[in-house]
Amino acid sequence: MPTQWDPDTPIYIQLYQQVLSRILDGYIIEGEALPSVRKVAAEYQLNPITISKAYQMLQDENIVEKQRGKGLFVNHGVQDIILNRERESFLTSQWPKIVEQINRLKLSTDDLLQPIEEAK
Amino acid sequence: MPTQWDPDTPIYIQLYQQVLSRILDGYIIEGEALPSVRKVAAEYQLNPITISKAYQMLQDENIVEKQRGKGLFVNHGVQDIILNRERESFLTSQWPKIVEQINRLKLSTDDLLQPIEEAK
DNA sequence: TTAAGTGTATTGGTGGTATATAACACTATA
DNA sequence: TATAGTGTTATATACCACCAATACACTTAA
Repeated sequence: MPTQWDPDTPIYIQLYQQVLSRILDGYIIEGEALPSVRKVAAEYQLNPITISKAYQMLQDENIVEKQRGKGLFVNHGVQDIILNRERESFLTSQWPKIVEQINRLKLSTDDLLQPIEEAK
Repeated sequence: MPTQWDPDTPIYIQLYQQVLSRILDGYIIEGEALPSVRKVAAEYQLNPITISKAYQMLQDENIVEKQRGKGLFVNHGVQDIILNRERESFLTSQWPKIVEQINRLKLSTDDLLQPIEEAK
C-alpha cells in the first residue's frame, strides 16, 4: 500500500505517520494490536529496528502500550486525541505559513479552487 | 535578519531559499550583485563554503551569473521566472496535499478563516 | 520444555552537513 | 605593480541521523 518511500523523510517517520493516519481513518481500531515489527519488516523489506523506532515514538506518546511478548496495543480514546492534536498543529503551525505563501505568490481563489474542482 | 536557523533544514538550503524570497519580494534587484560570500559568512558567523554551496545552486538554476573577480549578478527576468516556478510548485505538489489534509481533519472554512481574520 | 512469536539494545557502516585552513584564479583599484 | 576584493577547490576533521546485522529478554502455545 505504501507504494514507495519519500527519500527525503526517514522511513521510521513515515511509518509513524502512517500508523497515525490509519488510526485516524479507522483502519486500525482502538484496543487492537499493531502488526508486529517483524511482519511489517518482512512486508516492506526493512530492518525490524526501523519499524521498532516508529513504534517507540507511538509508545512515548501513549498512543499504544506494550504487552511484553504479545505486542503493541492501541489505547482507547486515542482516535479523538489524534484528531484534536492534528487539528491544533495544522491550524497553529502549518496553516499560517500556507496563508502567507498564498499571499506572497498572489494566488487567486480561482487558482486554488480549480484543482479541487478537477479532482471531483 | 534571519534571526535564527531552522535546525531541521541545512543552512545552505535556507540561504538559497532566502535569496529566492528576497528576489521575489524585490529586496534584491535584477542586475545587481548578491552580497559576497565572505560578507555573508562574516555576518552570519558561517564558513564561506556554506554560503558558496547555496550560491552554487543559484548558478546551476541560472538565477545568477558569475562575473569572475566581481561577484554573482542576478539575471534579468528572473523575478517572474521564480514567481511562476513557485506558483507551479505550490499548486501542483503542495496544495493538493493541504486540501487532502483539510478534508481528513474535517476542518471547516470557519476554522481556516478565523486565524486570518484575527491577523488583520 | 521447546519452538515460535513479541519488542529492543548494541554495534557498526554510510552519507550528509558544517567547520577550519589553505590555496588557486581572476578582477578592480590605488 | 601591489593590494584587496571576487568565487572556488582541496583536505582533513567532527558530528549526527539513518539503517542493517546480530543477539538478547520476554511471553505464549504446542
